[in-house]
Amino acid sequence: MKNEVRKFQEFIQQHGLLWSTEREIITEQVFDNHFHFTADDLFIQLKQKGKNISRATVYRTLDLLEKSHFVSRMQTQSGKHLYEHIFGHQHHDHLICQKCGKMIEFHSEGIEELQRKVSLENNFKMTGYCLKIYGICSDCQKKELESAQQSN
Amino acid sequence: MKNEVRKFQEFIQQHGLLWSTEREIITEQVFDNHFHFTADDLFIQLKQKGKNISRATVYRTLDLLEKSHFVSRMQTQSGKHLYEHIFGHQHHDHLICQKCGKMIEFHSEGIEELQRKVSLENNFKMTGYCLKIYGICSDCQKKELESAQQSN
DNA sequence: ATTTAGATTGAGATTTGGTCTCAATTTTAT
DNA sequence: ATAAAATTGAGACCAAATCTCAATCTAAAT
Repeated sequence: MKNEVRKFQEFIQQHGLLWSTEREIITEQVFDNHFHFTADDLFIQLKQKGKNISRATVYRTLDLLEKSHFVSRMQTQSGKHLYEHIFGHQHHDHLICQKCGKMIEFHSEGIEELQRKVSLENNFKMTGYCLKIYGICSDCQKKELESAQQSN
Repeated sequence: MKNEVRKFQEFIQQHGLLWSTEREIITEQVFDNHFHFTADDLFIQLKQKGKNISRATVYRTLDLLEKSHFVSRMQTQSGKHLYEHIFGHQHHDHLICQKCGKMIEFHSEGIEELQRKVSLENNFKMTGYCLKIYGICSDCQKKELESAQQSN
């Protein structure tokens, strides 16, 4: 069993919940995904491996993983949920390209510092945050330029 | 007609679209809401005023208002869309209480500055961003404290 | 090894937020 | 007034996610 999975098992048991084979299989699969995935991606991956675990259980387990901060949940522009595991990763934010949908990860200690400052000023006990910067990635900027030249 | 509504009318007409009474009624109502609202909130408000405008038209008009930057759209943690008009408001971000759902607005020029820096470093043409800080607001912190004392 | 209480699961129905269709209506330019 | 094009409304439709509840599983106590 992966170390991350064992940690989640500990979390589950420490909270008076039960450790089921389904939870183990789902969690293993979550930590095999090294980028963003949807609940349904995971459901299908499991099905392809011959693990017939119901959608409901996948959603329920992802909820638990999110509450216990083993995965983070974010939203696409179209409102769908994306998950990614955060174990071992430092917290990061995203630049999101509005043309191609690409996500570029970044981390800025300065921004985090200012967030803590704002929270303090508002007497607010910060537990987490979500920052997304929208725009056009460098590849798509190039493409725009090329197609503009072509049409001349 | 409110000034904001007239501006939106100009936008519509400058883009070869038609100015309908429905668009006028919906836009007036949008600018009567001085806080976050859902598309359905708006639909019901209109219905209560005896304006029977279809849900589809409300959604369509909100899309136009968002594309033209008269309203901003954000997502709740549960994935629902919230709107607010931004005419005259400076861009702002939110502290969101995970207990009571309250949203506290703030603005930090320092954070915006750092975002521009990150975008530049990544050769990314920034068009917008979304920052939400999650945590517990001061009211709910107080309540937590009180109930902890009671149980002793 | 059994028993048992309570947690978990699965299949499919249901809910929800939002979009689509297309005939009827409205707007604007002529 | 007329015509071309945009807009609307009612309700069908869609996908993501949640709920239901009987059957099953887990873990602790015997």
